[in-house]
Order: sequence, then C-alpha cells, then structure tokens
Amino acid sequence: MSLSEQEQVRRESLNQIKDLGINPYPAALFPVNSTSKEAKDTFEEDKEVILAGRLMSRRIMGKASFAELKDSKGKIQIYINRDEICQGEDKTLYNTVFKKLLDIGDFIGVKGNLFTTKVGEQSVKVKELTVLSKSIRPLPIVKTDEEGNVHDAFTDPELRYRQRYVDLIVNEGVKEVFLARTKVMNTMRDFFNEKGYLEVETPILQPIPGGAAARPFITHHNTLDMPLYLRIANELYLKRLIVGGFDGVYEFAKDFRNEGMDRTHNPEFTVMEIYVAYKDYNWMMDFTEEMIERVAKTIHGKPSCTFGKNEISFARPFKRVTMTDAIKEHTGFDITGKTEEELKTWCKSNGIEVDDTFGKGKLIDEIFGEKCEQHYIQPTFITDYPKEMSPLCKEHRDNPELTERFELFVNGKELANAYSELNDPIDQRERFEEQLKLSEKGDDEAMFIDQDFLRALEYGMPPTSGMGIGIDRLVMFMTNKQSIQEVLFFPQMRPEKQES
RNA sequence: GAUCGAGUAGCUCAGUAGGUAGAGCAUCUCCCUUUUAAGGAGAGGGUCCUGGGUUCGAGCCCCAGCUCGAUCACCA
Repeated sequence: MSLSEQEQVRRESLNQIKDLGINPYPAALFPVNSTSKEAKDTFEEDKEVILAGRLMSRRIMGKASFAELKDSKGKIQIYINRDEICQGEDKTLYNTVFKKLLDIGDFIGVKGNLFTTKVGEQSVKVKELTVLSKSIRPLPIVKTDEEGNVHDAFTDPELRYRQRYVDLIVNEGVKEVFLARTKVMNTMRDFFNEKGYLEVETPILQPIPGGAAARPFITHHNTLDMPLYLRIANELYLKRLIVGGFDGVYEFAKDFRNEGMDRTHNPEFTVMEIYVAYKDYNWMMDFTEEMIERVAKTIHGKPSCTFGKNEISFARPFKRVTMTDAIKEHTGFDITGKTEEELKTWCKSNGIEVDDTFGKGKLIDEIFGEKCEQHYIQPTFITDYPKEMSPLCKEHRDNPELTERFELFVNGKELANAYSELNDPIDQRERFEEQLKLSEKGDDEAMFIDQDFLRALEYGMPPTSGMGIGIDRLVMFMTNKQSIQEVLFFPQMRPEKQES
C-alpha cells in the first residue's frame, strides 16, 4: 500500500498530535448544546454555544483565522484568534495544533460566543478548541461561490455511489434527497396509521417466491438443507394476514429481483404493499390518489412537482382509463372480443415482436407497453387488465375476460399496481394451474403454485383490495431524480478491486 | 447480455502529426489579527485504468480485459 503525499502528511500530523499529549480520538462525550443551524436561527450577540463538526475550510491570517465548521444541519463560520484560545504564554494550540496539524475533514468541538463579523456573517468566536477525531484521508474540496456556482464538485458517479459517505459530506443537496425519502415514507405511514391499518413484517426468505412474476435470487438454508428464495413480493403473506382477521395491513418491503440493472432498476428495491378488507379496486384508486397527493403536498407544499422537463400534477382526481380504451385511443385498434390469433396478427403487422409462448393477455400487455404506456405523463390509472396477466386478481364484475386491476402510470412508468384481490379459492387454484401451463410452455416468469396460500384462501378471505407502490420511483418523482441510484444510499455496484 | 462514450495529481479537468506530463483547488514552506469559491510568495506531488501489440519512441494508434455512464433487451 502506497500512500499519497497528503495521506503521509496527515498520518505524520496524527503522530505529532499524540506526541503533544492530545488524544486525536478521545473517548469522552463532547457536550454539544446547539447546531450550526440553531445557532444562526436563534442568534443572539455574545451568546455562548458549544458546537461540533467537521472543519471544511480554513482561511489563516497570522494570529487570526476563519474556518468553516460543518455539522449535520449545515455550516457555520468560526473565528479563531491565537490569544483567545491560548490565554497563557504557550501558543501551541493555535500555532501548531490548529495551524499545522489540523486538516480539512477533521472533527473538532468548539466552545465560544456568537458574534457578527465586519462583513455581516454570523460566526462563533472560539474560546476553547477540542480535537474530536482526526481524518487521515483528504476529502474532495467542493466550493460554492456567492452566486451559488459550485466549483470542483465531486461528480464521478462511480465514486459518489461507492463512497456515498463522501458524497454526503461534500456535495450540497445529496442529504436532502434522503431526508425527502424518509419524509415520503413517514407521510405514508402516518396516513395508514391514521386509518387504523397495521404495519407488519413478513418473511424475506421464502420457500416459494410468490406474489409477482420475476426471477428470484436463490439461497440455501444449511440446517433445513433446503433452498430459500429472497422475496420478489410480499403479497401472499399479507393476504394470509387478512385471512387471519386484520382489517388492514401494510409493509414497507425490500424486494429482490434477479434481473437487469439500469437507471430505474436496482436488484433490491423498496415496495410498500397494503391490503384492506371489505374494499374493492375503485376504493383503492381513491385511497391511492389521496395518499399520493398528500405525499406531494408534504414534500413540495403543493400537489405538483417538476420531473425532468415535465410538470406533474398529483392533484386529485387522477385520470382513469380502461386498458381497452387506452389501446383504442393510441392505436385505433379495438381488442374487444379478439382471438389470440387476431391479436398476434395485429402485433406482427404493427412492429411488435411476439413469440409462441405469448397468450392473449401477454399480447395485450405488449400492445399497451409498446404503444400506450409512454403517453401517460400525468398520473393515470389504467384499469381492467386481461385475466391471464393477473393471476391473483379478481375477475371483473362485468366482464369475465378482464380483472379488477389498476396500475398507476406517471411519466410513462408504472408507479403502483392494485387489485380487487382474488378470494375465490377454486378460481385461484385454476389460475395457478394456468400459470403452470404457461411455465411449461416456456414462460420463465410464470408464478409458482403456493399450496399453503391456497389453503389459507380455502378458510376464507374477505373481499379485499390490495395495492403496491414502488417507493424508489415515488421518491424519484418527489426529488426530481432521473436515476434510482440517486435515491438509494448504496446502489448495487460491481465489487471494486482491492486497493491494497 | 448488446451498442456507444468515458477512465490523466487527493478533487475538477486540459493535453501536443506519436517526441521530457499541465492548470485550478487541495497539500507543504515562509509572511500576514475580520476573511469568506481563491490573502501574498515559493515548492512538492503522477503505475496517464490493466495487459499485450505497432513504432527509434505511445497518455495519444491497434487488440484484449476491468470499472463507470448512456441507450437497448429483461423488469418495477
């Protein structure tokens, strides 16, 4: 391992600090009594404050210096005068420790008095300086000028994601994205809890990866000597809880899908699923738009936000279009009553690739995906999906070829998915068997049969509506981020080569 | 998995028909008691992603690989 010049200098400084009898990593608590933000918000001339944070810049002018102290809430300027912090003859603390041995990135604690500088900046006149933690690796230096232009931003996406801790320290606005993320989730939690629904936890390791169509990650349990799958969804477990007698259950779930990665997909991602007894999908549409409108208002103070070049309004009510009408509108093709052959022929003559494993439902889904999806920029509920594509969804009350399902599209992407849940155990068994046939035809996304889930349904599940919403995508909309990696602290990356 | 683009100092980036590797910030030394992206003066710092090839000579050209990004495929 070879160290850069700057790293060697810092390690040498560390040793010199120790030689002076100062512990660079003290154990004792530091009695912080304020933050940079609070100190400024409640500023009173000469008020004593005790602050701690990282040293982010220094302007040394002989016997006096200015520096920036950064804590979790922001930055504040500190003024350090040699004779203020070194009252006696010994000026080591200023001349040696502060000026020579401390570096940008070091954690220090200061006790001092608030004052306003000549130029009018609220600052702390330091009386006591304490080394709290020495940093031996130099941080990138990012500066912002008076006009708000950022100089030398730390921009390499690879480094930003691999070393998110650095990104959070030096890049303005990164922390805010994650604060917004938590705020989105808390707003949803509050909304559900107000209605009396119960937050629950269900298994991540599942013997049968059910509830969605996707390729799972597989692992192995040694004691049981059996394969286990990381969940691709938690739907079937939450429904079991509805069978068990809860009126409403929800879970913020990490799901795992062994598929490609791009700017809207990460192998592990967060979905909120909620199931409410005695409701149907019409109720769930009202509920969903109310929830999303509240989230948008909480984050932006208004029910709309900018996403890329689009202004998106989450004000209720959202547009509602049946899948049949959506296809008719964007292609002029009426899928009503068409046979599998007719659909296939239409696809082929309209530039949609199909293969022999595609059934009727999949063909319709392809048409929608190719021709319609991208047009729904403003929040739109697409309703009444073909039965074959929705094996866990109740048959439509007016049309046996359709289901009571909706998906919410925003900016041309699916954001949420919901059903009037299928609670007829005989029908559910038949649907699973249909899936099995698809699987045998070569559809590797077809669902597995979960016998225990069927058993639960046989005991009886009340009419129920369920909804799942992609939290990462919702946060992307709320923070105007085009990449999922920007809303995940630690997005999946290939392992990096060992540095040493 | 496919195509295209990128990889040079701690960070952001230049780089010449192929001919001794550059700037700003950061770092180090000296001077300075109210400065705020950058006070002044000077100095040090590089496996130019890795490995091959072409060439008298490669950061630059060619081949292979690695990592990241964009687009596509699969999907949410």
